[in-house]
Amino acid sequence: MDDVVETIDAGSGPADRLTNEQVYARIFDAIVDHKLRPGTHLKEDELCEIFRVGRTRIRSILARLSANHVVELVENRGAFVSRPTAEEACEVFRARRMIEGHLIRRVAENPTDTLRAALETHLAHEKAARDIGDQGAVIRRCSKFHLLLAEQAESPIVARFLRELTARSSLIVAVHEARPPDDCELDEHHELTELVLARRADDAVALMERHLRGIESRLDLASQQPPAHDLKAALQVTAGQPRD
Amino acid sequence: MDDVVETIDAGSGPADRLTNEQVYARIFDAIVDHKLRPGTHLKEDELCEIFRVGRTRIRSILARLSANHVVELVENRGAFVSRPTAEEACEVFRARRMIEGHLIRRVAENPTDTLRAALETHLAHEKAARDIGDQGAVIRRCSKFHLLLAEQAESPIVARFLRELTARSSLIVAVHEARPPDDCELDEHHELTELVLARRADDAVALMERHLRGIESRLDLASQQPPAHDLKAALQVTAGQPRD
DNA sequence: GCAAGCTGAATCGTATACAATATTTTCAGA
DNA sequence: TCTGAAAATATTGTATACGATTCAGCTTGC
Repeated sequence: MDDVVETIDAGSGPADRLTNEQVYARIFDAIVDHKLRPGTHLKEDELCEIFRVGRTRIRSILARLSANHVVELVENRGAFVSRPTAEEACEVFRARRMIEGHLIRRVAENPTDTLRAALETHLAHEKAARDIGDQGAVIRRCSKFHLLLAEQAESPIVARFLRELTARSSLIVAVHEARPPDDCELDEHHELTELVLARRADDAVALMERHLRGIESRLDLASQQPPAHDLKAALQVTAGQPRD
Repeated sequence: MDDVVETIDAGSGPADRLTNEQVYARIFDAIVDHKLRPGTHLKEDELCEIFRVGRTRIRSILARLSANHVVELVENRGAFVSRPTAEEACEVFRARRMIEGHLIRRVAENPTDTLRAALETHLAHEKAARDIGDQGAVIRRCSKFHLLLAEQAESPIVARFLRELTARSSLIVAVHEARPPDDCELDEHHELTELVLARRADDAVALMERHLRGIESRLDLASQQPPAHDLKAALQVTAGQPRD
């Protein structure tokens, strides 16, 4: 087996230890950005070397990732990036339609100025990522649009549920995506924004439903794609767009 | 400080070790049943003695409980049974109204025979617990009614979200309840069942909304009640109704 | 009498060592 | 060459030890 541990670098400075939160975020992002493919075995020792932390802390972080369903813990085997099944995929999108339908109605019925500002800033970021061609950033930003609505609805609990669902959606896309999104779909975040700001709640709800079904319809729930194995490369800091 | 560890017994046999799952369930139930009051400090060493397990395992279990928001982890201080604030209480019930409204509509639009059987069995259990006067069992069963709908809707993910929300609701009631439920409210699970089985979806949704608002209206979100300290007593196996 | 600081006990955070389990390799026999 | 068992290796599960932090009670100075 070739050495998987070499691109780590653990941040920037040599001696500055990362917090658990930072390590968690690094792994989480790598998974959501498709740098760590579903099914990848996250070996504890390897992660220890990469982040220069003890196994105790890594285990606690992996447990948290597992609680959020982005990794699966298998007894005596270890942690693996989750490989959502077709049934899970349906469930995730069904839950999203319910939650996001409610959320977008809430914000559309009473759009605030901060909402407008947040959405416009976000759309600019989304466009920037797409122009640059940073695929990881694009994926992250698109999820972020949906999370933004949850945050603006001032529902932290629901926002947390949705954060899990969007992360799982990203895994679902990684495993089952059959074809890339077309230009029409890419524009739907703009349309949603306009409907929300125009207080056209019913239309916004309907478009959100179509938007989510559109993503789902691009999946081929029969096929799956194989995992990759290079932890170190996946967990490097991306030089592209900054995280939000 | 008096000795808090003595009623443990750790199950039945002396030498049979409990699984993590069992320990988790024991603590979770004790919290939801109001045997461990909100704010109670769950000291690791104490739990170790009670369940005869190492601190490593206890810490992992406490982390899971924290992920489900029934305990709060405070750095260098330890784990405490969550003490929901008034804002959290509002959020929890708002989320419940959304989720449970959808769920009850789903089951009411297509009630199955297994649903009918499950609901009727459940109502009998609920009544039995109330007749016996086992307060812990009553609380657990009432939550279970709501979870039943989620399970019957075949939405495991949403069911898990709701499991967290009902557990938190139990804590909210423990902290903020101003007066006990009246007979009318106690009967609403029956009425909900009838509406669902009669396929009167709109009425069922409306009653569910009223039911949840009724629970919320019995709260006094200003006052709070002090925690208790007797871990060992709280974590004993209840001799009453069996768990489901 | 009371606030500030100090000291010791209690408690938590992490690393490390060892045991248990899983995986891979080796090698004999057909 | 293939198959199966057994040894060797790799990986995870848990306990324990030690350092760091917090808390309670006490002392000291005002």
